[in-house]
Amino acid sequence: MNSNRLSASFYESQSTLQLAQSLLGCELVHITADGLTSGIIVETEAYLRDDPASHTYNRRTPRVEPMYGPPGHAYVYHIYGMYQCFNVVSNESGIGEAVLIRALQPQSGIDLMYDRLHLLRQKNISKPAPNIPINKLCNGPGKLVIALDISKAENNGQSLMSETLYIQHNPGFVHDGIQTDTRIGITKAADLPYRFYLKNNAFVSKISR
DNA sequence: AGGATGATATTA
DNA sequence: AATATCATCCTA
Repeated sequence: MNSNRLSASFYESQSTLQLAQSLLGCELVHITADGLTSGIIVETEAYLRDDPASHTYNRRTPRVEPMYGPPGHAYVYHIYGMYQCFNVVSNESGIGEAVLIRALQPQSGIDLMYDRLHLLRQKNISKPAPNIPINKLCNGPGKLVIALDISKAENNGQSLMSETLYIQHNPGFVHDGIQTDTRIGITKAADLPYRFYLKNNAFVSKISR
């Protein structure tokens, strides 16, 4: 059943920039006590060791230690006080690089994803939760983490070859190819073409041009 | 365009 | 100890 799961060699055998592209079309799966949720990865960004926008640029602090660990593991970090982002650690141990997962096309456990996002919104605002179109369910790194119930507390540093959090090939998923673009939400090295997403895919967080 | 919100890094 | 900086999301 899990013969499609990405193996250690998949994560080890390619550069971060390559991995950021080859993860597109693969399916990220998280199994919790509530059930299984998953989505096709449709948008990624690469963060490299000599990259001013990377958390590892000229530093090796406790927060980013997972990025220096072995590839095929999770790096989850807090951002803007209220959100978290999920990364796939890449390159070999001792080299701090990773791929940020920016958007998913929901696949399994969609009702559960809606429950999680609605729950969070109702806690933050007093108004009734607005209807969320499915293409806006996981169209951003903070949102997909909520939808799949990934957290720094539970998943930071966790192996992606584990039983509950992994990425698998989805041979049935076809797409129109890969678009390269600049990364989103950064000020340093903003011109580097390290963002990748599936062409004509409605689940991408932001399209340009 | 601006606000929510707090962990993390940097500076001192 | 104090300050600056966010790999975001939402409402308007």
